[in-house]
Amino acid sequence: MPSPSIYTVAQRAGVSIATVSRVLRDSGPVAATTRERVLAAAAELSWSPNRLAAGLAARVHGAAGIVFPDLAGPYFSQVVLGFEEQAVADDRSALILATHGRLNADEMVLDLAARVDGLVVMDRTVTDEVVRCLEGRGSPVVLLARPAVGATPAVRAESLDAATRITAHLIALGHTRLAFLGDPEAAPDVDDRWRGFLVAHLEAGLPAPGKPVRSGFVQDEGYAAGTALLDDAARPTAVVCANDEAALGVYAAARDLGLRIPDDVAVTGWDDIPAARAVTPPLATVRQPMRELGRQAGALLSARIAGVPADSLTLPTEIVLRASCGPPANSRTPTNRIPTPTRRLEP
Amino acid sequence: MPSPSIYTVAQRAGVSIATVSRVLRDSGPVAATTRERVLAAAAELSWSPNRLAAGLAARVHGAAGIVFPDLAGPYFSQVVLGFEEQAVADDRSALILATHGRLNADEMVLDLAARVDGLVVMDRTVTDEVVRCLEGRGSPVVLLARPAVGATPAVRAESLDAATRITAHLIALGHTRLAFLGDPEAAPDVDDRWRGFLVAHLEAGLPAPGKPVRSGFVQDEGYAAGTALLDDAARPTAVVCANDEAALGVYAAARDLGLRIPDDVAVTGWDDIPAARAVTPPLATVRQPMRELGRQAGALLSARIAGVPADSLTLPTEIVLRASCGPPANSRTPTNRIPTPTRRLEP
DNA sequence: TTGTATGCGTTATCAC
DNA sequence: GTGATAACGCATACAA
Repeated sequence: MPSPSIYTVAQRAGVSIATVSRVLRDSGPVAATTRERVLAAAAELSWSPNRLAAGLAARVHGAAGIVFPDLAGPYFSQVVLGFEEQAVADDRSALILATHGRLNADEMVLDLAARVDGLVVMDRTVTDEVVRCLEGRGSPVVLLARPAVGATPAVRAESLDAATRITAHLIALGHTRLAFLGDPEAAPDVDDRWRGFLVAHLEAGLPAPGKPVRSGFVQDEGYAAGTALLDDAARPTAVVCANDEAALGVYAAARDLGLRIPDDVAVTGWDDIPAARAVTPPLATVRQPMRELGRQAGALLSARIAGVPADSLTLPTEIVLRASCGPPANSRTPTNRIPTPTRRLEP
Repeated sequence: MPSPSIYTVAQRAGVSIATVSRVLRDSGPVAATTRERVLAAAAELSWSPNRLAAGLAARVHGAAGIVFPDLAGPYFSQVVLGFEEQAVADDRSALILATHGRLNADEMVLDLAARVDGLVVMDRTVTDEVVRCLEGRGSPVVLLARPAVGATPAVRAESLDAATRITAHLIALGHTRLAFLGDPEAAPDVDDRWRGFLVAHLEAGLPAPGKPVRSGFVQDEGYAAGTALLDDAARPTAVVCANDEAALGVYAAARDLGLRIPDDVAVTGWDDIPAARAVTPPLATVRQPMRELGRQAGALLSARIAGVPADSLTLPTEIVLRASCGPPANSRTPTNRIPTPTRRLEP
């Protein structure tokens, strides 16, 4: 029993396929009674138009894709969820592709591009060259958490300044031996955070800090890097982590080494994931609008698909001071409030 | 400049479109030299076959979809990532749809079904009726974290027995006033966990516990429910949470109430997310193979798409005892090891 | 080994 | 209002 087609429905309703198409897409005038007959026939056959055929004829996929590395965890899910949300709002399906650092990522992305009306590309999943290639083939692209490429716009969250400020805060608290935990080469955003870390040292007249302590984004890597970093008499008194999950790894490392946070070592993260508020002491961090990043990227993509040129966008971030960056503050009587309006303190 | 078609390439290579199709899909014999010419022409035009047209002709979408509620957090991302991984391995694109509890979820899922070769449906995103409807329309479905429906198979992680055992462990530790935090009506899995909680009480000869303390899956909800539950002189001495994130909310609630874990209240979670090991004390929980769930569901779906009938599948879970369920164990000298081989202790 | 011709299920442009 | 009919871009029996 082959699935019904527009012909089956037309025949059953006693009209032509053109009429069936009209009522379903309600393009063009149709008599009320005719409409009823068609709708009834379609319902009886439980028919819905074949998207492949419809797309082919209309030259539209009705779908958008997003490409990301391998990020599990809150950042990934929030960004993708935001993207999905926007796609659905724009009446498009959402396709996802995790490159995992697979060698044939370029190929996979190119393939994906052939089945969507446009796509969002995160981080360094593919080279600038591929981005240009995609645009050249007529696939609108929006970059996410990565610098713009030519006329291809980017959506990002501010990183450099926030990193400078949160580092400056630690320095103002008296820290002089600070470490940066994360891999600047892993993602453009991390590179910005690392640079902000450096800028704060410069502005404070402190000697340049050592190289970053390489770590990936997941907790286990943060644990390993944190252990290596802290299991040393000459350990830093403050650790600025590239993201919250790595910071939680440092929490575990500190605990296993018998070190207290923030007394023995201050720690800050990035993202403000829910767990940052659950741990003790609560984790100071920089909040970035993860879901909104995905949503905005999706919106920009929709604009580009519609032929509207779109400009790059940088969303604001927010420093969230909590007890982990010390000095130890009782949650009921916070002492580390900072007056700067863009900063914020939570209990 | 309209994008090139198979005709453009054929013309440029001096062959027919049939030959072009043959080399690209390498179906049928093609002379080596001819192949080269075609490949060259395709490259020069940077052409790739239109998926819509190809799919229409081949009656295949080359895509699979997954439908889930709204779950952010590790569980969601891992399951979806596992699904995506399997889809890619089977040479299919992955479409996602979050229903968010939107009222028109049925409609959205039906629409999604029209653009994939089959789909995975999680939890109670749609009714059994819709599942039957999908199958009726020829869309293979695989259920995830939800009971099978007729011939539609389900992939699940064992919940009932694990819940019974982890509750029994708490009871064996001397607890008699236990609470279950979570909403059994929110998801089939939670219902199983709640029932296991009850079974353990029965088996231990303890009086039936009170109603579950309703809470969603996110930390904030766990915090609210936990606060209401613990801010009471008659509070329970142990809380079995439906998932880790809610449990972390309980951690925060306990801290804000000045209660210590596990001394004042023991806490267990579910999933074994990374943060469970980062918090102090480490969170006892039940590990379920989240990524594998998505992967297996994807694999079963592929089988069904290929016409192979597939049976339901229940993946094993693993109890992970950590200090949060007490008695207080120093991480260096664990005292709560349990000899049962299926159980496991981590430092 | 290669080319021809038909079908895939819609959309959309015309006439009527 | 409605109905032919030509794209849409490709896959594939069938011929050659």
